[in-house]
Amino acid sequence: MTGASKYHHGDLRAALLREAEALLREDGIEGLSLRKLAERVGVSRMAPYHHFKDKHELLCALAAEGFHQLDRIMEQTPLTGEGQLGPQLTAFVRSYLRFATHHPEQYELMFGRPIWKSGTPTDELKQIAYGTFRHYAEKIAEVIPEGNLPSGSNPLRLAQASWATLHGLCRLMIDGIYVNAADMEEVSEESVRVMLVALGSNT
Amino acid sequence: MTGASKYHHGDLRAALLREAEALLREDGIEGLSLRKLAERVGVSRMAPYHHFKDKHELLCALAAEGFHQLDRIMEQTPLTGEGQLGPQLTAFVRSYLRFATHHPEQYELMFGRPIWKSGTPTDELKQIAYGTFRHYAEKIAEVIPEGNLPSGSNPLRLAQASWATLHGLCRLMIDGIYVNAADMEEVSEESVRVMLVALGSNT
DNA sequence: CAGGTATCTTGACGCTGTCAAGTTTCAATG
DNA sequence: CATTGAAACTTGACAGCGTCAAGATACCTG
Repeated sequence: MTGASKYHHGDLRAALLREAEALLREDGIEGLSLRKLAERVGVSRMAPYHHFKDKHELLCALAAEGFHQLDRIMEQTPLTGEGQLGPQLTAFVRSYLRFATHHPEQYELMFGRPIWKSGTPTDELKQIAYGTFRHYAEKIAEVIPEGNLPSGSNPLRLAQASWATLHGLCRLMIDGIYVNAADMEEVSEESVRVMLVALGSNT
Repeated sequence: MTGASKYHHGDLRAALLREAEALLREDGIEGLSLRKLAERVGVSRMAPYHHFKDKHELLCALAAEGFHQLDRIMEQTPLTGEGQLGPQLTAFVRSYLRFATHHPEQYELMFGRPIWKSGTPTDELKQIAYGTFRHYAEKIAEVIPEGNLPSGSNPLRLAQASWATLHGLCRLMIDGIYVNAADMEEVSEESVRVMLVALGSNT
């Protein structure tokens, strides 16, 4: 049954998510409308509602996929603390920033207010997002020299603070406030320097 | 002529901006529609178009006002480097974060993608925004101990990097990703610690 | 084969931003 | 003071949006 019987799509949910991602890339988060999406998939405007309660729910599913990708990227970027920490951290930051700059609309969706504040995030989304941050925190904890933190500081706080820096860099870039790419390279290098000093590392 | 002749509003532009700010606070950035705004001011739906070319232009004007406020707040928060730098920097960060958390919708508007990336920002907005950052950079430069920066680093980069941290903290809070306020207090304290270490300060 | 259920469709409503064209008031000039 | 041109404001209309309600179709299970 690969052919013509089109009334039942077969796997509409997956098709919707796939096409929504493409549409997001092309037209941005503002241009992603359910009607356009439905037409693109070749289905009537209300069909998506049988697979997602809301537009909001579809966006959550899309964001969840984004976190999955980000998670995988972080997983593939070693941050062991063995050898030179500096180059490792530089590479890690670079790959995080690259994800954001290569998929700006997706990054904005993942961390945007519409999903987290206004609408309530899906349980699935919350779980994968928290998981992603947890993985990040674990990676950071690994490279913290033992007993080297000043009083009042701790690995979790350091992870949160450094993530805020990463996230801030990404937002300033993809929102179009920091424009020059070469400058951004230097700014992120500066951020890495600061983090290294804070970690008490001299490599 | 304080009375009844209502055809010409008198100062519609100012009234629109005032009411738009209120509407932004109440209904959020999504809920701010020109039609609602017009009705609220007591004017027909197309009237605002004689004072702003676009919805986008009105948003830019609104954002510009926000930068003005932020600028004033930063101006009022001393960061001289004399005396104890730690408490000063803590107070500065706290007041920046307070601005963002007390006016989340406005902060989002000021730094949001719709204004900077999608639509082209107004010249007026660009000028005030760049000015605000310049003031920030000057404040940071003042507290950098001379000759204390490692090679490759410089005051501008440090200002940009630290601003990214501040901005990242704000976004994570107002977008509803970091939720717990008490935690955030500790995270921002951690960020201040990191900045202080990077500044080579021991106060 | 019967019936229920999952899936998909069309119609309709109220909301949005904004183009076009008409109306009213103000300000300046003869 | 009268006239006229510009500025301010209004109403009508259109295409797009998310989604409620109700009807149509295909599949699956008894």
